[in-house]
Amino acid sequence: MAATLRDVAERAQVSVRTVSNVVSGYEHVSERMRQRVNAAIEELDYRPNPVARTLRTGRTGVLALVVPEIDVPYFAELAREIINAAAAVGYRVMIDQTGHDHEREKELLTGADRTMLFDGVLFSPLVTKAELLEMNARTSMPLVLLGEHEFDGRYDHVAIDNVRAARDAVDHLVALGRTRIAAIGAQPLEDYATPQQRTAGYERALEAAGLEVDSRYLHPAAHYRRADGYDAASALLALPERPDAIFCYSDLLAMGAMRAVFDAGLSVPEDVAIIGIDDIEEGRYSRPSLSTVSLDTPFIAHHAVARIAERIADPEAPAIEVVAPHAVVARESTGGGDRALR
Amino acid sequence: MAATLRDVAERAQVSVRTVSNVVSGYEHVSERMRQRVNAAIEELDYRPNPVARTLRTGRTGVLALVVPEIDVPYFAELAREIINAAAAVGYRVMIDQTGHDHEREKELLTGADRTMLFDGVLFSPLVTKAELLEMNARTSMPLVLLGEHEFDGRYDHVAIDNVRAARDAVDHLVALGRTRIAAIGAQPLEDYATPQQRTAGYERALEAAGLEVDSRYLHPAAHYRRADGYDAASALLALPERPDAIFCYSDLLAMGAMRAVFDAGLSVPEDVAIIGIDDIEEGRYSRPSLSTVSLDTPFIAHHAVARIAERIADPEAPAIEVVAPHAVVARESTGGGDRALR
DNA sequence: TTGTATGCGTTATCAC
DNA sequence: GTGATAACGCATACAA
Repeated sequence: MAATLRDVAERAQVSVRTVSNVVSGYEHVSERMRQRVNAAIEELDYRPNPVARTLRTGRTGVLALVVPEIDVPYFAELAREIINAAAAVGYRVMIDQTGHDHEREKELLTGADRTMLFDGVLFSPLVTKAELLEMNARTSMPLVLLGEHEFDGRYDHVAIDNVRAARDAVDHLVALGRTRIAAIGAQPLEDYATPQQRTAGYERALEAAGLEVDSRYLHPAAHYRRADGYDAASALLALPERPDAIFCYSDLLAMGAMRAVFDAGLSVPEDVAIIGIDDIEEGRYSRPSLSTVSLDTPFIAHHAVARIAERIADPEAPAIEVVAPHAVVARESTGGGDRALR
Repeated sequence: MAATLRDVAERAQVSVRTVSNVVSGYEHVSERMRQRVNAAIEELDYRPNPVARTLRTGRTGVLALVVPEIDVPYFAELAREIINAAAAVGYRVMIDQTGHDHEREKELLTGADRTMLFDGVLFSPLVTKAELLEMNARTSMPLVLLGEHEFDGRYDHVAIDNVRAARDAVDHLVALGRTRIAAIGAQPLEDYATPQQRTAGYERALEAAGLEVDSRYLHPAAHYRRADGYDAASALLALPERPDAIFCYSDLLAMGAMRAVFDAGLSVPEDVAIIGIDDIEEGRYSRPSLSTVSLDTPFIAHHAVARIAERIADPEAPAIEVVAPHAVVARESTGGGDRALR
């Protein structure tokens, strides 16, 4: 049986109060007491029970990271960084997958899920704005949004400037001399902020270049996985006027799109230049290597954790928006000189 | 403030005992009581506090999944399936990364980590056998091993037959007529079971084919990431007698190896055939698509969760070994006729 | 500085 | 079948 505070107290001939003080690093403890207590702790191999501590303090030391699917490389890379950043400040991370399920997202946010065993949630949402507002009203769970950027100061969030990132990506294609530039990743529902913003950036770039916005070139994608990119690109290539460049709203879409181009007997970047967003490692080793917009995931993770920690400490503090830097990385898929590993 | 059992009890004019019975689905409760209690629960929007429940019952409903790095695609895909399989039986999953750090692994297993807030751990280890035995002696934490397969009935584990899988992969290369077959992924430390077994399978396949085992063709890899595969393959290609095939101990190594072959001005599979192990989605879309040994990850996840659930229920039950099926999938990287998406 | 006593919200043990 | 109450292990208000 595991030793408790009382066992240690008995063993050290002191009160539980003193043991508790030592364990939690309370300052005003005499050196003799501390020694005696530590000895007893050592002998009994005592470890504080975190559950009891939580029941008492109301804090679990656990954060929830909510993503659609953990095996999407960008989310996996984000999770990696977030777990590390959280560990650095004493938090553990529980990962929840929503699987693109709105109901599941709602459950998680309202606590309808009935297992509120975390102090705060880092949420990479698909959900609509209206729903989110409504949900937050019902619960006081500290919340930081990732990858969304249009909540008018109501929530903490960490994200890149999506409009600008999309615009930069398309500008890059324009600079290559491409004129029939398609996009993959638009979403039908207008409340999805991220795709909306990327579409806006895409359109602005075209307009600035004096290119016409052709709705047939704006192809939706239900999810952002390889298969979606493959199907979308296949459809685009079958158009009477085939595009000579494709901007994909995620690197994973781009990987699928590249494969579709090859399977159509065409080549990248000669026939079709391709650029994505995310800068997942896969794109640095693919053939051709994938041009993309790099996101500085460690920055995002660091600030996400810092935000949630402050939000937990002070629920009333004003919301903060953190804009993460991004940068176009030109690789082979747009004819860039950069080799895979540079 | 959140409502508690007592609040509900007062509201419904019954004892907390009765409310508890209703909440936990106890059978012997009269219909009238149940209705009254449920009404009160509804009105107060009561939700059981999982922390208090845990303190009382000693069960958290949380499993730990310990992997080296969550952004390695195979682990991400495994995590996805395990989270889903665990959710299906009422468990949540906390992910811990060891980052190839032995000390961290030990902490996690001994609970030196001081946060024993899970009921059991699913462990994908790097650690040596001896250490593992020692650690298990100090703690009674239910444990199921993933991907290891040489612990002589002492632990539950779920894994493929590594020797056989490696042998099958190399047999496939042999059947192609390749004679200078290299391998990437051997580990210097002899206690790492998985690489040891894969090397054994590799050597057996060569011997069976009457090919000599050349130690220069057996290339180590510190980790199993793309960069390691890239470096190892580059070294192999610089050999006086360049290999005409490479068996990689993971798909990720293979992705790096393929890129190295291209950067050396050679082609896959014409100059060098390549096969991996894992069957990650990335390999189905790469160019060429990657031949591999497929692992049935959902099977592994399902059985891993089933094992840990039984182990938690009965710590004394005899350990069970589950051997997951595997199958060679021939794709383009070994000249297979299979297209990417088949 | 240290000891004593209470309560966090639940489940389980006893009675009835 | 239901009610009163102790206990899970810890942190802290209050006393000393």
